[in-house]
Amino acid sequence: MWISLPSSYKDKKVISIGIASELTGLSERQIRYYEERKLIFPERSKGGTRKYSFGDIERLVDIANKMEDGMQTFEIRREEMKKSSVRNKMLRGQINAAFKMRE
Amino acid sequence: MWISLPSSYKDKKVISIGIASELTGLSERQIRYYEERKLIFPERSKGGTRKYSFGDIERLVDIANKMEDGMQTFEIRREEMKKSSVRNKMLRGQINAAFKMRE
DNA sequence: CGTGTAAGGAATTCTGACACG
DNA sequence: CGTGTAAGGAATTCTGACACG
Repeated sequence: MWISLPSSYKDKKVISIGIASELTGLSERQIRYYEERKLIFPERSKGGTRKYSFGDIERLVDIANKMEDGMQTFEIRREEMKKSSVRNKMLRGQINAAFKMRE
Repeated sequence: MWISLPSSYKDKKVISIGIASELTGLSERQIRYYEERKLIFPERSKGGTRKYSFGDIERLVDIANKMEDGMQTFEIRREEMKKSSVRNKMLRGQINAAFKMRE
């Protein structure tokens, strides 16, 4: 199975926290807290304001659902780390495969 | 030929003017002026701040190119109106076709 | 633990105007 | 015509803290 790296609009960090709040239904307080708990990683402007991508918005909605299900932040983080771990392994596999093809 | 109505990320108005300025390389002054000249149509937050979509960003870049080519704002607007006129005709055509199919 | 809130300050954006050309 | 800028004000966002539970 092949894994691709996403790009373009979905991953451009251009959304302020106020808009993110409207889009997700979460309070700004909640969104900042999830960042504190390492569940979300916005970029910052020079002035320090947070900037989110549509991908981040999707992740926030996902987080909101899991919180509703009674999951705690550390559990959600653990789950995400597992996923990215698997993803990294697959990417390494692809890179190795690419190198082999060059031989 | 079939025309489709776009949707999702590309058309959600979520980008503030500061980010729009960074993304396009245009000054905020320029972006506001093009709105005054009816070339771009951002939404507004309750408080009155402008919100642009990625589609708007593309349009701004397009406008910037045409301005560089020496085109004037009213010419660009005229050009856009022609395009949307053609598009509307085609959409009406589709709607008519759909109605005929139901008969 | 997760979230609300008041507090004070800083960054961002807004409008109308004057300037230049 | 198209754009820069200084001006004053309003909207937005930031952080650290206290509160509740």
